[in-house]
Amino acid sequence: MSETTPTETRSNEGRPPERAPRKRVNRREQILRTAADAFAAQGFNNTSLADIAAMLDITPAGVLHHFGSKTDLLTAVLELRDNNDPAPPGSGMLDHLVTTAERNAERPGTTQLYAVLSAESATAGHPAQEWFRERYTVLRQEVEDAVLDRLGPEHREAAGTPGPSGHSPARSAAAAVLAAMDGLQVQWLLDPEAVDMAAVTELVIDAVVARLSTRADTGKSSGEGSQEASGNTEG
Amino acid sequence: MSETTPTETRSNEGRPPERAPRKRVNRREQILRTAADAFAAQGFNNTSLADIAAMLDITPAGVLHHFGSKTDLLTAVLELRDNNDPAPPGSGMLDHLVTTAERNAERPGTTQLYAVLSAESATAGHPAQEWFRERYTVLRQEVEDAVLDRLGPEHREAAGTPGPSGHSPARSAAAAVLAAMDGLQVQWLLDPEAVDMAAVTELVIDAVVARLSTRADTGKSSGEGSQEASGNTEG
DNA sequence: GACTAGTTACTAAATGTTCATTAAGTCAAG
DNA sequence: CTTGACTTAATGAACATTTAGTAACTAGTC
Repeated sequence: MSETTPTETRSNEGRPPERAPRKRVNRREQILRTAADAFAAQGFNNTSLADIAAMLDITPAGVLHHFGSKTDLLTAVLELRDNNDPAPPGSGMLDHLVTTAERNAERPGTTQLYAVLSAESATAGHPAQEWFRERYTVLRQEVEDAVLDRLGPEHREAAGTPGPSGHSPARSAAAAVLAAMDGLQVQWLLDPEAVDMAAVTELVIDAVVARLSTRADTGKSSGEGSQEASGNTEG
Repeated sequence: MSETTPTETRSNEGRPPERAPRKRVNRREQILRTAADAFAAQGFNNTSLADIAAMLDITPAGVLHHFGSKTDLLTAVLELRDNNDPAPPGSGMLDHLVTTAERNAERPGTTQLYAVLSAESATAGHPAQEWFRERYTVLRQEVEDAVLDRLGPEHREAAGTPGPSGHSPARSAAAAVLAAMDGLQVQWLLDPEAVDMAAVTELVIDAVVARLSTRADTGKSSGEGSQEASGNTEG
């Protein structure tokens, strides 16, 4: 894991600058991990290069030597994590999601990284905006496929057919599952005792899949009639 | 600087000695609304008092005259919105949630405010952290009650009884619904075409409630045994 | 194995912002 | 004369980024 810094640190003050010994290991990766931790703990906007540099016992300029700018560093962090956790195709992915939630509960850092960054990315001109948009597009597709895969062939067609809302039930289910996972992360970060991410994730998946089995036709049905839903899909 | 220098409107340089006319309306509210918009569009950390002040054609110090600090302004914004949207008690709340999602789709500003701020609040030392923690605690309870209310009396007891995960199915359902709504907001903000917030919210509510009717016993049952969660966490 | 040149990984020291906040004053209205 | 709603100006801090080094290692050449 983190078998770093064999001898030297320059955390010692006062002394004439003592140079860290050259390591063969990719310093880049070390910085990336550190930056990920920092962004996770404080968000992107609220993390300074000085924060990250301090954790590494170097100067901000030292960080920028490896990554041209703070924004570059962010995108590198995101890409690193991306290729880290391959999802199995097919309906196995749904189980994988539960496992992921379980694992997330043991890795507050990574969890926070995505929870915080994804929402932050929805602000104007955020450097990670495009990255997250793309990510969700891909994930929705994958989860949709997984949902369809889990459904029996008899429901598959109906679940894959766009309803009045413009999206297929399977796609809505995919959005729902991903949304729930993200939202749970925020609740859990704020109050870890209050929610069991894995259990609730499983509940949502099971519930939504079951719903598609019984009522695969549902796109957006107004049920109890208590509200006046202006079923307008907006122009 | 002659004594009579009657300086300025804000937006325009120089000329007409035109102080903003004294209005009776609460300037506080005006500032609050503006600040809400700004926080929504850019997040809290990324919004400066100068940004807000500029939108009002005053100086940053002018804003601080009404609110002692930026943090005070944030909490005031949150409290304003809080007392804005009363939820009906009982199972009617579930319909209210769908209606809220519908309304949110027409108010990107408010939606963004909460989506961005709630996630941002999960970072270390954020001023709104306690506020959101409290908010979720209250909302979970309210939605839990609403879910129990919607269930028939025969399922109510089982759904209200804590399972192996430590939380009752109804509470898990509540967390799920709220989480889904939050997560949907992020997806929607990033890509409005991609998700129908109201439709998916309704799907989740219906699915989860139905699930509790058929299997109110489920807390977190290993059940199908389809996944092996052990071992290997490394990719 | 020493000499040199290139590369890597930094540092120190600006630079120019942007920011929240404070202090003290102005001006109009009640 | 007091109060409310501001303003100008200053302060000090935090920041990302640039520039110009410098130390250590690497490789090639004699």
